[in-house]
Amino acid sequence: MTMQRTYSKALDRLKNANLRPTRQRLALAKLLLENGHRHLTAEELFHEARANGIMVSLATIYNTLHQFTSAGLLREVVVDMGQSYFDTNTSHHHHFFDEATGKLSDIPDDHIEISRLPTPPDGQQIDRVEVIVRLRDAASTSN
Amino acid sequence: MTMQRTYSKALDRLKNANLRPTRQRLALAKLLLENGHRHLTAEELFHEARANGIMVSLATIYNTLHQFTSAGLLREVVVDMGQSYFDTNTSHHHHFFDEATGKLSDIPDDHIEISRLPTPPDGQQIDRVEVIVRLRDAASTSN
DNA sequence: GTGTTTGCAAAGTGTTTGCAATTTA
DNA sequence: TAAATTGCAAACACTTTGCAAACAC
Repeated sequence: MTMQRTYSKALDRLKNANLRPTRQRLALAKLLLENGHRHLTAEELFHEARANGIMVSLATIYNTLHQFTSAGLLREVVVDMGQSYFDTNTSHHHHFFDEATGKLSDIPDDHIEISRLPTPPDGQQIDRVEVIVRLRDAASTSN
Repeated sequence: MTMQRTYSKALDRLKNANLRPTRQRLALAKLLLENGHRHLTAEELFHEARANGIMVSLATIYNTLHQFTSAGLLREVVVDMGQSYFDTNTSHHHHFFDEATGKLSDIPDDHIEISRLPTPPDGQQIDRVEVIVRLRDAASTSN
């Protein structure tokens, strides 16, 4: 029940990533990495931090998100123009994207299967395959 | 060999889309729709237009790209933060994305196959499935 | 002529950067 | 106390918008 125990998981993750466990990084790591899988924009994380009484600047939010991404603690997902999403689930999986609400959600890995992959062009290899399943209201007709 | 003949294809496309064939739209339609399949950013189209002696403002480039997209003459593709690509190939297909150069290219439709698709969440349907195969240099090791 | 389209310049949005002050080890 | 990190404000890149002038029908 000590502070040490409370922060240990986030702390370990930061240490493993060679990131100094500053107050801001610890708090953000806790929010991001100890609440199940999420898809957050920088702005959303910023507000969530504020709502939890964590004082962090937006600049630090951006820095932290990128550092975490480089360290493999997060994955960046780009699905629409204008903003990045950061996914706390770094394992291999794909996404639903609700065009109406701008919300991303995970597709369970056994619900999608790619049975044939293209040969990459000469001198290149496949780095990652990303599938976005774009959703719309069931009612709306194709137009 | 008349002007009329030269522009007829682009002209028809505009008419079918209910877009007034203005000088700018005709010229851009010619660039975009009569040169095979391309993936262009707004800025690239702007420079290409200038290079071809077509005087168009960047604002008009953006307007036109969006009007063409709404009309189904183009498809917008978002793969990285900060800019949209417009694809002159509107038929069903997926993309390679070269992270190093920022270039998009088509994956022939018979080179990729998705054999299982997820059930969309309640009240929603699948609008479109988009696959991005991200490429990196063959030499570079995973890091 | 009337409604549409264009181009400019200004505004907007999400993100990045420079740098002094603060914090961590 | 030396090196890393933070926060502010300014700078950025791309895109959108307001509106008067130009254009299409």
